[in-house]
Amino acid sequence: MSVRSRQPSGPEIPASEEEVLPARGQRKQRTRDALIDAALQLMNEGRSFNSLGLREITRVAGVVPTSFYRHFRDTHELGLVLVEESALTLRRMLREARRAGAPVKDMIRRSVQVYSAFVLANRLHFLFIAGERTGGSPVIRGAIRNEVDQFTAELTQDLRHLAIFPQLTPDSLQMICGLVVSTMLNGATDILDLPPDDSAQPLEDNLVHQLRVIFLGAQLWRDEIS
Amino acid sequence: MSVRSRQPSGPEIPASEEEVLPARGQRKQRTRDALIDAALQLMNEGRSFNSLGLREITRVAGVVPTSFYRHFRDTHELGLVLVEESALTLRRMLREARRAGAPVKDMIRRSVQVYSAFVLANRLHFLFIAGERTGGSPVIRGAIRNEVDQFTAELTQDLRHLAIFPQLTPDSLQMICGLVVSTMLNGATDILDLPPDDSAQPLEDNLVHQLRVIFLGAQLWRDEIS
DNA sequence: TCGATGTGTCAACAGTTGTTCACTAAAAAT
DNA sequence: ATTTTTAGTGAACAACTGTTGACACATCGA
Repeated sequence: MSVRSRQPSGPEIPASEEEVLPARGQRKQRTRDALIDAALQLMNEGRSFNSLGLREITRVAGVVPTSFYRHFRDTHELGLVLVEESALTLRRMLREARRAGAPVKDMIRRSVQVYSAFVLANRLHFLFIAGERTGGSPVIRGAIRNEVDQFTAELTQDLRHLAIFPQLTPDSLQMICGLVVSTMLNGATDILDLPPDDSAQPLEDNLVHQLRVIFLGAQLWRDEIS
Repeated sequence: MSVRSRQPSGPEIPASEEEVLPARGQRKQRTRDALIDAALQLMNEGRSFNSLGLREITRVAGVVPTSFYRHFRDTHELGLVLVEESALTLRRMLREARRAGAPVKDMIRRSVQVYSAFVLANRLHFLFIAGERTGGSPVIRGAIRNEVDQFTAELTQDLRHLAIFPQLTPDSLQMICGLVVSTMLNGATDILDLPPDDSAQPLEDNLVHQLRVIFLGAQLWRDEIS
């Protein structure tokens, strides 16, 4: 279904493609990708990761069930790989946002637009994160929580360097970023649930307003005794 | 496991117990409750609703698999009943909050304390709502979204009558209540994930701070042209 | 060129799944 | 008192599940 350019786990990072891998490594990587894609695709059809079966995944991947074990110990391990990979997408988003710089004017609206587009462009990963962040297997949920927390910390650092809220202590800024992140992930769920030919505009507007409220409050925030 | 006082679906509401039901109706209600409890209990052990099997549920309920069909067409229908029942818990919470009145002094902190206690006291229902609100079956997710939206609307009405934010239009108030509700449901996930003998205090503090930020922002909010 | 490595295949296993049908026995209706 | 209704049982079904072991055969290092 989707042609994916996956970064190799090996030490040498190829410039553009994975051609540097030995022929057998390519083949292995390819079916490994097929398995991962199959899981994501099944989730895209409304299933939760927990309910996916090993055979089901291999069937969609076009591989025999036993092949699965050449790549993962069990579906659980696949899930953790999926967490890792989705986390990379999150970081990629942050990196691109950083590169785009911070237009203070109408910054929230622009960010939400970029975010919305990014969510739709990386539908499967956000579907996985937003869907398995609550419910599902506790250990996968925990892994996602770790990644999201790390993402929040990075976002906090960025905002800190931008010095938008100079009066906030690091802890307060982190707490506010946590609120921002959870609000945006919530928004992702809504965006992904939209019927395919619906406009995301109303949801974006709502998200913009909510973030504006948060940022308004952040500007007024003073750390109190309790 | 848990003795549940379920409200009968019949027209005549008994004062205290369900003794008014015919003997057979009582028995039926009892195993129906056992099935519902079994599903909740399984979820309490870290499973997502989607992954529960019919036989699994009946096994925990102590009933033969075929008995399931006397009460629900399939597990899906059980899920919808679970949504309904959990929604009742949400409304019950709102009702009790209304009854307690609104102490403007330290109102947020008190509300969060009551909320946290309520979440822990109704663990299974909140586990279901917070867990299946994202991911899982689309139709169940949709049903939950409806109930949460309705809950948000009721909360909006309450805040409106309290006139805490007199300058806000109904739409803006609703949008802010949506932010509040999603933040609190997020908090529920965190609280429910706590190891059983951990204090919820840090999470409560964080939730209090986040809500304070939101309310600070809400006080400053002015509806703009765009 | 030859042996080693390892990805993918095939066949088979024991166990579980959802669903059906006919049946029992107790409560309700007559 | 007799008939009807019905919640729960038990056996059986085809289909599916995760996992195993042995095998084919392309790629690799020598």
